[in-house]
Amino acid sequence: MERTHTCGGLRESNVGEQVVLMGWVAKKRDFGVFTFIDLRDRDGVTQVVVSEETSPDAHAKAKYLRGEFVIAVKGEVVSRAAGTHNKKLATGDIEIKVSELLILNDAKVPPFQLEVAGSENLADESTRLKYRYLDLRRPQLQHNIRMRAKAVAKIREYFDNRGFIEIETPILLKSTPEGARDFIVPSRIHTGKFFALPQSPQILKQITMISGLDRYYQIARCFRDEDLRADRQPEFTQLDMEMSFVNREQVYREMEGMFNHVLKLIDVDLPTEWPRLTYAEAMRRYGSDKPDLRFGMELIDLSAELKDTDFPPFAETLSKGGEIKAIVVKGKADYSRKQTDELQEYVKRYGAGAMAWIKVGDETTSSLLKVLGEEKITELASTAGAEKGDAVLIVAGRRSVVAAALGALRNEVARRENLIDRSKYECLIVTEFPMFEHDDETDTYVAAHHPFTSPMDEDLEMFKQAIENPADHHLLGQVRAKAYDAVINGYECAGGSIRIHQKEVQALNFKALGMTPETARSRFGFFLDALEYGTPPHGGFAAGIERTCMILVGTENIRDVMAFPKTASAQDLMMDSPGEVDEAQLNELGIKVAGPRE
RNA sequence: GGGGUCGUAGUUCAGUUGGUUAGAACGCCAGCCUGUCACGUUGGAGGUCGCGGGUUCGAGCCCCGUCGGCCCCGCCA
Repeated sequence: MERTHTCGGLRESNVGEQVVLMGWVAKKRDFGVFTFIDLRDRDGVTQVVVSEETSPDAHAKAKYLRGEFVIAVKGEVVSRAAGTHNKKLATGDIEIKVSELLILNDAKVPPFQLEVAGSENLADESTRLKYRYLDLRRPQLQHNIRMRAKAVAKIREYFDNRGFIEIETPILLKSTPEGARDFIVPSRIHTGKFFALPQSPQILKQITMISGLDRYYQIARCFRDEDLRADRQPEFTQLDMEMSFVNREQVYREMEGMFNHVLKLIDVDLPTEWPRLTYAEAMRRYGSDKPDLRFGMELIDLSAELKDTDFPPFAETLSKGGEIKAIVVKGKADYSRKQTDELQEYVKRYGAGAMAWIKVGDETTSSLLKVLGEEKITELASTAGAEKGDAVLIVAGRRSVVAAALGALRNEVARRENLIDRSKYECLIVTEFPMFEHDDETDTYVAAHHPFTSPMDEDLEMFKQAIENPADHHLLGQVRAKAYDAVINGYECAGGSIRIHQKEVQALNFKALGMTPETARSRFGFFLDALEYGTPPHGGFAAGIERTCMILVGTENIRDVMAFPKTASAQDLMMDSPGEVDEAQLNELGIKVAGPRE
């Protein structure tokens, strides 16, 4: 028996055809003398009818069927009787009148129900992860996995058409202490030495430019041994690309082009040229370098208004160069004490000491009423642009804290108050990221993007000055980079930069990062050598495949777009990894486990 | 490393102030049923209340510890 159709495709126009379907028993409805079976495969569900009268053999077998049994049915496509059409099924106008039924395989009772009315009541995720192969049978996950395949195909199509060459780079690389923690792999042949898995193919893709390949791309698996999040897994996939002889705008064009091509999969038309926002402006207006532009609620600076205040927390903040900023929540003057308390708790996670509020109701009330007085409160509300009925939420503190706290609060309030239009797709490119971030713990500057990022031409003099004069070292914090991110709906979907192609600038950069020439050489010597043999100007970007797919299928969880994801504690519950290895394997590698085993 | 939250039948959940035999729905098992599609109907099985300890005459419920899922902070060049 050969399958002739899948379970999603048969329609009224197929009536009269003899067909063979194969799939899983999704549901059985037994009426004694005949039985309905909902037969499911990756394309959909088709109802098949087995009648005792017309096919006694098949009917006898149908008695034994249970959920998830694998069967083949042969029969005629028939139109359903009037009044028995099922509008919920794409195939609901027809059914299969079965003449032959084969049980291809039986199945144990699944540990959880695959189909639950209303997708909200899914079984516990750890159970579903242990039986991932069953969870993956759910139509939603089938759809997500197929959407991911389509997205990757679109990406390949885009870059192939644009003259890019797909190049695979090694998975076994050399560890560099920069950036994220490496996953390391012991070498058997070189006992005591280790490979590292790529955090990204960064240096190698730059070397393909030095090699004259001109336009590179790769669907690259990346590995980072850091803690997980709803949108972060220890291994993930990037679209990685690099091009020679280009400026930033040329790279933006490819980012826009690629995403616009991919988003067509869900009939979304993004603008040919995306809005641009500098990092500084994004932080100022949204408190985030990846603002969600599907709603407004921009941050408003109240510092000037409060410059003469004697309220100690505010006065102290301002005297230390901090800021006092606010967001206005439309129509929420009726926030209860409990709600503002909750929002205050939320904001404290980001280091804010407190959150003040003003409610412009019939009367204007405020947590600051006693300390600032009614007049000042009214003035502040008006400066913030609050109208009657609105709430103003205020945070004071260091610039970075205010941005983090209010940026997160802006998203949280939008989520709570349903301010986000799920049918909208808002994209932008954030430009001119800082070159360096200050590490408060060690009082050093670290690369904000990666150590091969080119500074802005305008800032090159300041960069040199900061390094040559120790007194001007702090200027490093002001140096901007030719680095950029692509942001869709508040997700950082891609990031990249124009790279340094002159060895002098590269040396300067290593120095800024506190690396001696010797250290730099021991870590990146091969790359520094390569830079000296005629490196073209080049740049590129890397896009997160999973984050892009999350947008395509409308989920907030990365596990929904990966076939075999890991838990928040970085385990695979299905294969139970990571696992122990034999003593013999360790001996062969010359490895002894020093710490206590779990 | 830190914080929050959840953990009761195969699954989703309820379980009062600490009180006799821990419930419901779905699923599962057995029967009946000629048009269902959340089929209906009759009957039945199914529990280490995550685990360990403590308080108490008595703990699913209170306390301490621990394990696991999820979310967040730190971390993620």
